[in-house]
Amino acid sequence: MLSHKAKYALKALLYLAEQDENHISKTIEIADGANIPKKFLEQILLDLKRGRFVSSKQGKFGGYYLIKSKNDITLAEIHRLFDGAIALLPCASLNFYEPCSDCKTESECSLHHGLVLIRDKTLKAMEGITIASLVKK
Amino acid sequence: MLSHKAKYALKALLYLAEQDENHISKTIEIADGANIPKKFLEQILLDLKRGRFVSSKQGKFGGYYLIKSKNDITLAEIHRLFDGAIALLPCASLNFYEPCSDCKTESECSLHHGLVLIRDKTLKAMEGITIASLVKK
DNA sequence: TATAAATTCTATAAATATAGTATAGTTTAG
DNA sequence: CTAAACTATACTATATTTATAGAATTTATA
Repeated sequence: MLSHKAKYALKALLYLAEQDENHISKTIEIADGANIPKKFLEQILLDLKRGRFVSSKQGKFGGYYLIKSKNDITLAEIHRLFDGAIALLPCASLNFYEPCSDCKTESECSLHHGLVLIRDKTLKAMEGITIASLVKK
Repeated sequence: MLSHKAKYALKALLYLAEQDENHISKTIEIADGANIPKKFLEQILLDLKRGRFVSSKQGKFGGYYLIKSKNDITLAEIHRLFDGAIALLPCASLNFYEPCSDCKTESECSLHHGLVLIRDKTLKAMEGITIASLVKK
């Protein structure tokens, strides 16, 4: 399941993607438009900035805008940024790999192989969902 | 990500599936064999019993055994029993459906459709992984 | 050029929920 | 009487979600 943070991040990106190019959206505008608690959204936007999905302009008339193409922002990336690994266990994860403490060896672990299969399929599906694919036409 | 509970449940089922038919395994035996904290495992086995995956015999010489075919126990079912919905948000879930409070209507929600796509794919993948498919030959 | 206003940015607190584990016992069957 | 499942609960730690308070930065304007 997605955390609220990840869900709100997606909705915020979607909001930004729907604006005219060169438009700068301030937080309160996004919060109202996408129905997100403003102060929570501030933190999320900063995370998105650190992840180089958006950039910001400070001061009066400042705000946020996309710096990554909406075709290149995938659900998989947002999931990883806010909710971490896509795999069902760390031992099956590409980006958040960790060995299980309760397995002797990975090849002996009967779960490992099945979980890698699942990871490959969900990853492929999640990489197919982009912000652009979600934007209402 | 799977909770430890779900992971341990899978390993316990796997252990049971590897035993001879008619063999009854006591908790401590499964705990040692699959490297699971015994008291935690007790709770998990009871959950599996309530879910009608295993049954038990009480008293001396008691223990647990599978009552569902290993071909019919899927990762999807275990996920649902211990970790709930497979979908990324409740509004996209079949078995744990709940509307989002922050969306006006579902059809207007730009996330909804994409998340249903993902759910269908991961569900299909998870239903393909059975205990039988995981058991070492 | 100084000041005020609008905004992002930072840090932290609080409330709630969840996860994981441990404790202590009751009940049942052999 | 003993070994096992079963029940209840309590504790600890962590994560999540949201809120609070203010610092820093930019721009407009007097």
